[in-house]
Amino acid sequence: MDKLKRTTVASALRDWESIGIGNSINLKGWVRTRRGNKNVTFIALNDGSIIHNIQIVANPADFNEEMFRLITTGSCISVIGELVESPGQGQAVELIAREIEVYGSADPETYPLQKKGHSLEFLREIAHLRPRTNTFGAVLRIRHAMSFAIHKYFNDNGFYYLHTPIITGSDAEGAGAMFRVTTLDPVNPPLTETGEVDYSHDFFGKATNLTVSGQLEGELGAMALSKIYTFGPTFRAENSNTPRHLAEFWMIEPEVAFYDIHDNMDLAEDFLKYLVNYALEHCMDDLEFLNKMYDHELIDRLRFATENDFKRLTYTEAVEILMTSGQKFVYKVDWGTDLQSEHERYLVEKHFKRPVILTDYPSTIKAFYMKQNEDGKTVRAMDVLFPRIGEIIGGSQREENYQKLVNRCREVEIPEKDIWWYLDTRKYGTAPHAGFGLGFERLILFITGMANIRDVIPFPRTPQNAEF
RNA sequence: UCCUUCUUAGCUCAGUUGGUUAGAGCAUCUGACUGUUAAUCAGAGGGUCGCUGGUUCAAGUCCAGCAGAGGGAGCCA
Repeated sequence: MDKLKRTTVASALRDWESIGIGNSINLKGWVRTRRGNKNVTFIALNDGSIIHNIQIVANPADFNEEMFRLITTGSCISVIGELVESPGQGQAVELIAREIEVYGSADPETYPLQKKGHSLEFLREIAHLRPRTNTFGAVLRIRHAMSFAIHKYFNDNGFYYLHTPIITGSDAEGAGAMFRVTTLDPVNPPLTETGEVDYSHDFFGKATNLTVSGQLEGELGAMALSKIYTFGPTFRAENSNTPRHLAEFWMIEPEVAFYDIHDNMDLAEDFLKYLVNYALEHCMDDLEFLNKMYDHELIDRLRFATENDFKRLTYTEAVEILMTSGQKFVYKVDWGTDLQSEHERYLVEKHFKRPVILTDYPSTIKAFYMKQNEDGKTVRAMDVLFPRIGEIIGGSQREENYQKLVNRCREVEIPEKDIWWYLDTRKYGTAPHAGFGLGFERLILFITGMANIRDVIPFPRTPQNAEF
């Protein structure tokens, strides 16, 4: 074939005027559909650079018959031809094929992706091929754009990206069951005198796990660099089977020195609105597809979220609203117990009809490190609740007083020797500070309108499922 | 982990009060058509009804166990 640099489909469709009608280009991609007759064949080609296909027009008589038969749904081809204005409806330009090379055929009898739509459940079973669908192409491009926007937002606002460890030796993070990391022989591990596994012989000389949060280490960074964020994988060994939980997910955790709970809420709201705006500005093709195929209110909902203030109120105020709402709940509303999903949904979807930030929860239902209020009963926690997905952000102002923090550790039986390094930040040059955790996949759920978190990550990890 | 619904062709689903040889649309294959847009039209092939056991003259259909999936709940991001 001629030596021509590859042009992406995105470029051909967007920049065809500067490429020039009548000029030859080389497109490479995967065949979505093929139709036509003896005299003319139309091939819809997609290379993932954009949601749209480009139409390749070929005269079968001009090509080797054996080769031409291999151009079926799913096959991968390289086409050199002339970019022309399309006489047909539905596209501005198309490519008149002069040379075609088949990189890889795809047996139509066994290739699982068809021209017709598939259920999301079926696509989960073929996660190795689903990136080739319009839906997952759109989701994955949006996922990329959101990753980029997160780094851009923090960089533009003076935050430093802190790489907190994936493997941790601390059991004290308090965010649920963890995955053990070990190089010991599972069949015949070294034992202590009392018959327990002796992790002093393990790789790190102690028991280690995959991280459930980078927050504690993030605070160490904030106590030096002032404004930091983490963005990395997080692991929870909880047996959660819901459309909102993964065993392996990505989390963003900003942590800022000298911020109080109000600064923290301002940051969370500004950050989320920035991300939604970024998607509206940079991913409209993909959003329009998702809006059309899955969720007709998606774009309206995204616009609404950027244009309206989040409603801020305390846990105590929320409990009062719920108790006087007249609404029947399966679970009773009661000051001192955590709100159920149905309560949160009522507040967000029925009562306020907008994102809600709840603060000042009872200390008994929140983590040990949250700043204790004067009332002795509540802590400066904040949860950002979104329609359809519930808690998208959980955060707090942190307890910066050494003695109060140590006392709290003792109450909830966290051994000080395990987190001496964390307590040290309160001993030496302590400062008020605050931060939060944003579940990346939950953000992508909101942005894409997808209903199941397994459909917004390329290869989901859930109980009983680590295929691919 | 609990509650609940589901599992029939490659995919999405029908299948009546249990009754002969298991149905459709799409996909695939063959043919027709000189510009299609998830092309259209005609024809063909394609099934161990999730698995195991039970009830019955007879089970896709009823019962039990197991496996997998969906939805809801809990844990949370």
